[in-house]
Amino acid sequence: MGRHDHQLHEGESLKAAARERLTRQGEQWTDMRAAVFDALAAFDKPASAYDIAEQVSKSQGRRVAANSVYRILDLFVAANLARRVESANAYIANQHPACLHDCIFLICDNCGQTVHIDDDSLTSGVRAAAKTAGFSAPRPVIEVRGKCGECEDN
Amino acid sequence: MGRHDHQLHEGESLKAAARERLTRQGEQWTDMRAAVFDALAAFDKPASAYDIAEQVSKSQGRRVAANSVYRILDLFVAANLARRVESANAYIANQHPACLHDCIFLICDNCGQTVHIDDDSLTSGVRAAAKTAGFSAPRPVIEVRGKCGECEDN
DNA sequence: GCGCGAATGTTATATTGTAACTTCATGGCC
DNA sequence: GGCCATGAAGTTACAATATAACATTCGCGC
Repeated sequence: MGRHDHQLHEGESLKAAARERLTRQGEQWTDMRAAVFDALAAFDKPASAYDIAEQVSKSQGRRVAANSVYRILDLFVAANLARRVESANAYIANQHPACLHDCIFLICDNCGQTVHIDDDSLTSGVRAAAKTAGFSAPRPVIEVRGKCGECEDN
Repeated sequence: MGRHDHQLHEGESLKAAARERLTRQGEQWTDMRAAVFDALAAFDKPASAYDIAEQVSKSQGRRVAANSVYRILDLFVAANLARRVESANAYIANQHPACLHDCIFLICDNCGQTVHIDDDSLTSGVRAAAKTAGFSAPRPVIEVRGKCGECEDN
């Protein structure tokens, strides 16, 4: 099948796993980073840096600039705590930060709901095609825009 | 293999094929659209709408707003004359506008060169995964960021 | 305390993308 | 020819996304 079914985290468990992962990389788990992670994880669909900045501003009771959020999101993406959804200019928390995967996102054009699939048989095929074409250090971006089951009847 | 080797167009041949395709869809091939297509096809890597607006402004000897370029690019994408490269916020001419394919782009993070692959065995796998998850009208976005052969030594 | 580096704050600006409305060109119809 | 309907393009304004440069703060080793 190419699917895997290891531990998926959520809520406090996810937060703990994220913290564990980040500190293991030698990075600090600051209040600000925790706040950005909380905000990101609270969204049920990909959120823009500005959406997150707004939520963090509320939770902190002060104005937090998108700028600072971008820095932290970049760090999260590099550390595998979050993913960037390229076709949506948005970010989504990674539910198993300790585990490296090329992943596939299915994004509903109607409601924005995003499903995350790990299917190594597909992603490895894409990687192989890139390698054949002489590309090194490939970073596959596989996203599918369409209509989710709940929206398809509209 | 999954590759196909039908006619690839370039230069005047590509322009003629694009014109043919667009008019067959019931759309007009205006001077402005021709100018945008020329500019797009002249780039050897994905170009932003603003890059194209700048080139068209030069070729027309007057200021052309990005706005108008966006409208035409949207039309081109809908008509299969061009593709949008999501991870680069940019557009690239489709070298076989008469032929429908889900395509795969390999984009060099270093030099921006972009290679276009049609591999139906890969794209159909991605489509199938989307369908399994209940997604309809899937539109796969498959792009690979990496380093091309010429840049990999840096 | 002092110096250092990482993290964050602050301000400014660049880039990408849309919206609303106007003007222009074309072609049918009387 | 005059008139209008339509689609294309022009114009202006603005929204959304992203980066750059520099200042400030904070914790830590000395």
